[in-house]
Amino acid sequence: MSIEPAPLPTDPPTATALKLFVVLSRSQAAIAAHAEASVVSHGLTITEFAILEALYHKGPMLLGEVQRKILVSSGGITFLVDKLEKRGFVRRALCERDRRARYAELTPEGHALIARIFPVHAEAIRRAMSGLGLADQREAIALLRTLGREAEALGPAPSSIEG
Amino acid sequence: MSIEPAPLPTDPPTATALKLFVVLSRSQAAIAAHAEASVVSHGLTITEFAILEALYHKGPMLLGEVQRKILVSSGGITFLVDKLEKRGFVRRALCERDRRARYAELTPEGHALIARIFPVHAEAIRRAMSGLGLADQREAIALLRTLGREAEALGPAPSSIEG
DNA sequence: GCCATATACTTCAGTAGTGAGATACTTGAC
DNA sequence: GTCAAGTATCTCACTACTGAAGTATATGGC
Repeated sequence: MSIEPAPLPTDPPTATALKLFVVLSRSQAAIAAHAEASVVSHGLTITEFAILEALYHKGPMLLGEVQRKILVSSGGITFLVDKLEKRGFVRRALCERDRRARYAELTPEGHALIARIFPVHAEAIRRAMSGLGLADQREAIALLRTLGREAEALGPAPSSIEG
Repeated sequence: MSIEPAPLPTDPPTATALKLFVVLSRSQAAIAAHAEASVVSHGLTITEFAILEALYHKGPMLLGEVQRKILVSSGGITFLVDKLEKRGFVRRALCERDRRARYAELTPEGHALIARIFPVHAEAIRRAMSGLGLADQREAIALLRTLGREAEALGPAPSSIEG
């Protein structure tokens, strides 16, 4: 006597949200795979690349600022900047206003590296997105911006533990 | 003498694709954070949950089928099914047609667990997506479906190594 | 000034994977 | 039947983190 597969929810709000979750996750994974391929071939992980890219486009940043921008843990940002520092792409600098804090900034070697590979990366992203025309991409940006902003603003789901 | 921050690309196809990449990644991360919170409180990782959910809605599946569905490596699916098997939520079963292959299927305990937590998870997703109305969600599904399908179909980017 | 609390970063043990190679079996050509 | 090539799973060394606790400094109330 085997257990029957359960049907998926059919009420429209839940069914639609679940479908959106699936296509959002899969499309993000598919695009990220292209982005990653364009970067690992240069000996960087996608997260290391994200740090170099942030410093390249914003200039020196406090470690905490970088951490929030690339969405890693506090331990993660120390670990990642250590790795990039050992390879000579990034260095730490003191912050005069707050002696707890440290800036991360590109070395000339790091700047040269990211200046060389960023255009390749940008082209890989453009190509990965080419399934959608420019107008559709703008439409998607508007929808996802709203979706993301509201999801980030939403507190944790009301739990059954708290009455 | 410091290095100036570099400007972002401004040609519309590249600039738009990069923006879309950012909002796609951030919105996916924001939604996934809600999905994950609804699942870790039950002692499962999101990937373990995905396996139980797949078996719950599709019935027994070959390990390779589950692997492709949840997008993990070959080593990953063995590791994950091992963990779920040790906790008594899943068991392996022989495949009569192909003696290399193994089915994964829910135990009664696993079925009871996923039947209990899936509705909570579905509700968390519905809530996380509530920044968008139903019509906008459908629009987003259509756009992301196209985007993901085309990105998956795209081969690796032409490398500078191959002429 | 002194203290409690908050913040910025680091350390470190642990976790959830990846990916290459190994094993076992299947399939089709001959 | 036999073999080569292909496929399904497993093993294992390795990696990229996470998150909690620790250290150093900052900030505001008194």
